[in-house]
Amino acid sequence: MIDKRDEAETDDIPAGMLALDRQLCFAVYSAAHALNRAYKPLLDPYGLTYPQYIALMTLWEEDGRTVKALGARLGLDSGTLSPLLKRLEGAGYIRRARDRNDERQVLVTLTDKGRAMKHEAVAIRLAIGKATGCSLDTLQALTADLQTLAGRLDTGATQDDAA
Amino acid sequence: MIDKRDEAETDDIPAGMLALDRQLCFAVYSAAHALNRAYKPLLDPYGLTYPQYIALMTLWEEDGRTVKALGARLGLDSGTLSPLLKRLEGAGYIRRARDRNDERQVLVTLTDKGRAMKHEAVAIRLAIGKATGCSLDTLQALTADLQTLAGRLDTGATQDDAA
DNA sequence: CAAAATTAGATTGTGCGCAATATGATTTTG
DNA sequence: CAAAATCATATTGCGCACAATCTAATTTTG
Repeated sequence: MIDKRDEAETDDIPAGMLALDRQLCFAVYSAAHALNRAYKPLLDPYGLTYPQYIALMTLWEEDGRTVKALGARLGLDSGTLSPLLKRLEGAGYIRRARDRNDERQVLVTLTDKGRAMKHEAVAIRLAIGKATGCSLDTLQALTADLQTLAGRLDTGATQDDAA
Repeated sequence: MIDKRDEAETDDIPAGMLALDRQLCFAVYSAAHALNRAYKPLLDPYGLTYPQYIALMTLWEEDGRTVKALGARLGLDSGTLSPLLKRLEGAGYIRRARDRNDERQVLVTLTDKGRAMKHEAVAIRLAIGKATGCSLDTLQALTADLQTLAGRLDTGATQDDAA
């Protein structure tokens, strides 16, 4: 699927084949940082970081999840989530409590402040949408492509989608 | 550009409008993590991390850059690059030396080991390309869209590209 | 029911990412 | 040319991300 004409050249690899600009990894890497930077000034007034905001979004989607369920949705493990959730609790957006029926589990629930933040998110989404300078259709198409990519990478898929 | 019918509803925001799956931010966030995880087993044998590998790529593109030039290319500041470059130097991939003509600058140059790694990268690119299960055309189109997005976010552009 | 295996979270250590600050070198200005 | 401003990099502190490890609770097995 990838042209091997140049890539097999180990002594003199043409700049084009390894050029950073054509590399997906760098594009995703840069876009992730750019999004992070774009969100920062919008979230700072609320004392939220970008990952914390994303975690809140999963709770708006469905409240009362366990740490494990949140981690599965976000693709994060407890080493990342535990301290992040403690900070969200410290800031008053969520509460954490052991499940009475299974003390191994910790249930994460939104506070009033956490639910109220959902309404502020509307303005944030509009601001980001404007900053991208892209139409909603364009953004949704890009989002769909990225989801396909992430899904395949995480499941170790090897099938080709070439038209 | 973005449909406001539902978004203006602050008392009862439809799940669809804020749904995580439709959000670009989460898609980019997840794809970045997925790529990181996909590269990890390929880079571990070389003792390289994903950001270190990306930094090496910029040096294959053009060797002998200053820290500032690398930071501009990568979108990283010295707080991130300084320790990363020290680790790359410790691992033997690069050398760092003050510029004799302007002692404020540090020139970063590849070692033989750093240049040799460029050849190993060919196999890594092929493995990642296969893992995505996407054609080269698909990946290049996605890459181009992401570059447009990142560029607009970083320049604070507000123009609309809606067709 | 008791021992073993499994499960859910938390903790620790290393590295990335950024803001704020510090240090030292160069350039600009008076 | 000396003081001030600027510039390049390094350092510090905080938060995210993950692997490895630890603890405690539940479930499984004999």
